[in-house]
Amino acid sequence: MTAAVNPAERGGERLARAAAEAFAARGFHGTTTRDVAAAAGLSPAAVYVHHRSKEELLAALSFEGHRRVLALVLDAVAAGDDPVEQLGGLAEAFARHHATEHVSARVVNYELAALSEAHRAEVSALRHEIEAAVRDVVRRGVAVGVFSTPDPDLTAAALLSLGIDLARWWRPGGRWSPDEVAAHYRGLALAMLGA
Amino acid sequence: MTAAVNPAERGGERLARAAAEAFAARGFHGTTTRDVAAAAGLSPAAVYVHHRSKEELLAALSFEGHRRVLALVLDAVAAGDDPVEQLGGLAEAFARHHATEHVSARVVNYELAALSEAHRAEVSALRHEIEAAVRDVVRRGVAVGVFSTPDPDLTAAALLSLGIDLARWWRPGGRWSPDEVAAHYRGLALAMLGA
DNA sequence: CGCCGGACTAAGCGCTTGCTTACCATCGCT
DNA sequence: AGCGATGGTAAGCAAGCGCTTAGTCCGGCG
Repeated sequence: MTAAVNPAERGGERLARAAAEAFAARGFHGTTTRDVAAAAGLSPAAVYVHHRSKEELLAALSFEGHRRVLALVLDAVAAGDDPVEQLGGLAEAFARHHATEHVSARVVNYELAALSEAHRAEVSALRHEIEAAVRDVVRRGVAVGVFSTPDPDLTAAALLSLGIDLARWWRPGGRWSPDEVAAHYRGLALAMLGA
Repeated sequence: MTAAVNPAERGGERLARAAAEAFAARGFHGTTTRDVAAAAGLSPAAVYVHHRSKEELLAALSFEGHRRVLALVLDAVAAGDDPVEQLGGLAEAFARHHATEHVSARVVNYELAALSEAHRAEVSALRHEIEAAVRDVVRRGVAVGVFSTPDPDLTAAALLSLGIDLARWWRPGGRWSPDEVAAHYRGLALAMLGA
């Protein structure tokens, strides 16, 4: 899959942003190519100047969104050397991301079924990397004795749930800012691990 | 995708089950009325013998699913008199439900945007009751001193996230049975509240 | 200047969609 | 026997869908 990092793509960028917002709000199948084009201020045919199909547009958004999450998770792990520090930072960054980037996060987490088999496989590999990174921090903390949980892998899954589900319910202008959510979720994550 | 029709069920019931499964798997807009009818072993027109529109079929499923969740939450609160007991039971029942009923739960939680304004309002009232019940148990536990959390309402939201997100990722035949998830999530919920 | 290539559009093709219409079969009831 | 209610079907309409075609516009360059 080519990265498609095209420099002078103003129309293309507007299309991508419009598509992400529409897919997040109404879902891939609830969005027409005419919706996307209109929201980007372009004609319906303009979608096909920049993307081979509606599904490839979704795949590009999903791929990019997943890569950003993976990078953020790996960064959090690399930023510390003890599991408490690593997992605290991870939970915080993960939560903040799913709040601030809730539009992208909704496409990433709730439109997987609309991807072609090939694209879904590609994206699944990234998801497994993300899940493995979280699982590894939890397992390492348990092994070292700073975490305590009867089932490390299930707790790791629950930690991911906590962050991901923010994309479903969190809204800007609501009761909690991204920073407030992030700080609180760090505490929750460590409490879940008995740290 | 051929129909595995249970002839003991009447047409209307087969339609409802087929619709729930299709909406859960591919989303409301990704499902055609012909898909639903075929999965129920009926002709396309049969959908309109039992429902006025595709959206009303979704609304019926959503309404019924929400009522079942609300009943389960209220039951858990009524089953105990101290907040630790109540919230433990609630977390356990909530998790078990979102695993065993993950098909219905996915329609309930991820297809709200496809509802008409009127139906969404009706369903929102039920959702607020569910959220309020959880919030109240957490608040009461904090007031009594058996729970400890810097932001009870945000923790209540996180508790809901934990259960709801199960509908997204949990699959039968996976690593964890509904009972295993339920037992573990009781422990996680109480840990999040410092109980 | 001429002309090439990329961004973009007007028009529309062929198919699929939600839903309707007109009709039929079965059953309990008077 | 006759009848209405119930639950179903075959056929198809109008609208909307993803995507294509044929072309315009325009900046950069030899």
